[in-house]
Amino acid sequence: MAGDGQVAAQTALGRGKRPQRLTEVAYQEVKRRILDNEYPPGSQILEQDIAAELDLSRTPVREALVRLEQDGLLSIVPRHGARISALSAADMREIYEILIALEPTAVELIARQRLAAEQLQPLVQSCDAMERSLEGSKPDLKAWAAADESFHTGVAQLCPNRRLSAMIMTVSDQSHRARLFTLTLRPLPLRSTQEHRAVVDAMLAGDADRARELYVAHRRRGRDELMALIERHGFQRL
Amino acid sequence: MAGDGQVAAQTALGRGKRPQRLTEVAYQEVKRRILDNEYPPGSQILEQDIAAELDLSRTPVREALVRLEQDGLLSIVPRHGARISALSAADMREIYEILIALEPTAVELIARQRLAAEQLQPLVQSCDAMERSLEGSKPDLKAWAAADESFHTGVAQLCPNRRLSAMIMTVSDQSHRARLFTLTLRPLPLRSTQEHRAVVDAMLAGDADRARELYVAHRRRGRDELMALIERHGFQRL
DNA sequence: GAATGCAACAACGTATGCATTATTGCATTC
DNA sequence: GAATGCAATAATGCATACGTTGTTGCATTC
Repeated sequence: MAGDGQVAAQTALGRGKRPQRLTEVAYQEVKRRILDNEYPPGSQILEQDIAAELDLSRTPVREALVRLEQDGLLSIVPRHGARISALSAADMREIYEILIALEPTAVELIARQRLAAEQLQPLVQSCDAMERSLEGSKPDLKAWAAADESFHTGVAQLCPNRRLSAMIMTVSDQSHRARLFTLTLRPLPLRSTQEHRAVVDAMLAGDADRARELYVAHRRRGRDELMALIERHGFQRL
Repeated sequence: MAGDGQVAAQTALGRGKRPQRLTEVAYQEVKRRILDNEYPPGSQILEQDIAAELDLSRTPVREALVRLEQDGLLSIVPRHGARISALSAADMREIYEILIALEPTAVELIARQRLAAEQLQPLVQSCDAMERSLEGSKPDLKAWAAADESFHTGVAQLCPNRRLSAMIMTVSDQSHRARLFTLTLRPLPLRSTQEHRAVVDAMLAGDADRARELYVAHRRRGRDELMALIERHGFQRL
């Protein structure tokens, strides 16, 4: 083995996970590359290449690929390497259906806990950030997307059901790229911002049922908007 | 390496999967052992032992363990081997919450398809089997459990959202052992049987909303019954 | 000129070897 | 007698070697 693999290890460190095991380093790094679109959908990646780039052997890379396959981010074709998942419109619909089932449950569970306002701060701050990003003459879509993502991550993290949190994060990751692609195509997400705020208000008021309903409606609308965009622009794979 | 590994390969074959890769053999077999309680909850399993028993090397066993960890059936503790997951009452509650979110969505999707009656036959037959198992003087709980499981498997299989199907199956497997344990402790599942039938009737009638509601109610009642049993009997880990 | 077959190559699936690390047991000391 | 430290053992995490399989390209034949 030549070199030291520092670059890869540091990159993984940067994402806040403990990179004790090289398997973990490979997992975090390959996952990042997929989500950041460095490995475009439909492309094939060879475990040998990844191993060489990250300066480690094929073994931890293989393990990482197995995990990523179960995350739905790629599929391992037995003698043909790993193919990065390319999502069709139908795939996006499937993913949204699942999120519509899972996330409102998480929101309901959080609301039922009747947390103190300060504990809901992460969500409030995300809403604030969304609103700020759209103020002024030049809306900052990138900032809005970051705030939106932090909101949904916050929901998963506050959710007391850890299994549910993990599933939500996994499914969200699958739709990550599609959200990025459509971000600039959709109308200004003013309504979406309002809807997030309304959900938080219901949570603050401890109205779990209302929070759930609002969130279901929010996700349904988001899905319809996204599906319309995908069909209008004729995206086949993203 | 001695022997030929025929036993393990045949066992995996028997469960209807293609055992092309040894990784797949190891995965199916270890999973079976966990679900059949041959590896009791909380126990530790050593990859070397499994490799020796299945007559293959540690490599495919490792991959299988990684997959099983993501399935939630065990957890790999870095230098301590794999520990079979032991579910607490809180874990069972988490799992039921997720199933209550996912399965009713599947039922709704199936009902919306307005399938011909013959395509819903698997579910009808499961209901028939449940009813038959409770007729007569000596109810056959084992047969009932098998029919119940086939019903829920049928729901997952008929569901047009493949991702959703897979998630339901994975989560169901996690609660498999707990269901077995409590089977003989719960009252005769007459009501549960009726509820299944009602769901199928709603699906046959194409009433998706009603099917969903009935199913949510069914699962909620099942959860409450199970949780009460667990608490009454003071199960700590299952 | 096109198609088929063979050969070389490349990638994967699996096995095994090596070094690190954690645990356990025994001995020694307080 | 108990506690601590060291050593031996065992199991993991990772690297690498090997055999199998699928692919690609060239040559030969129809």
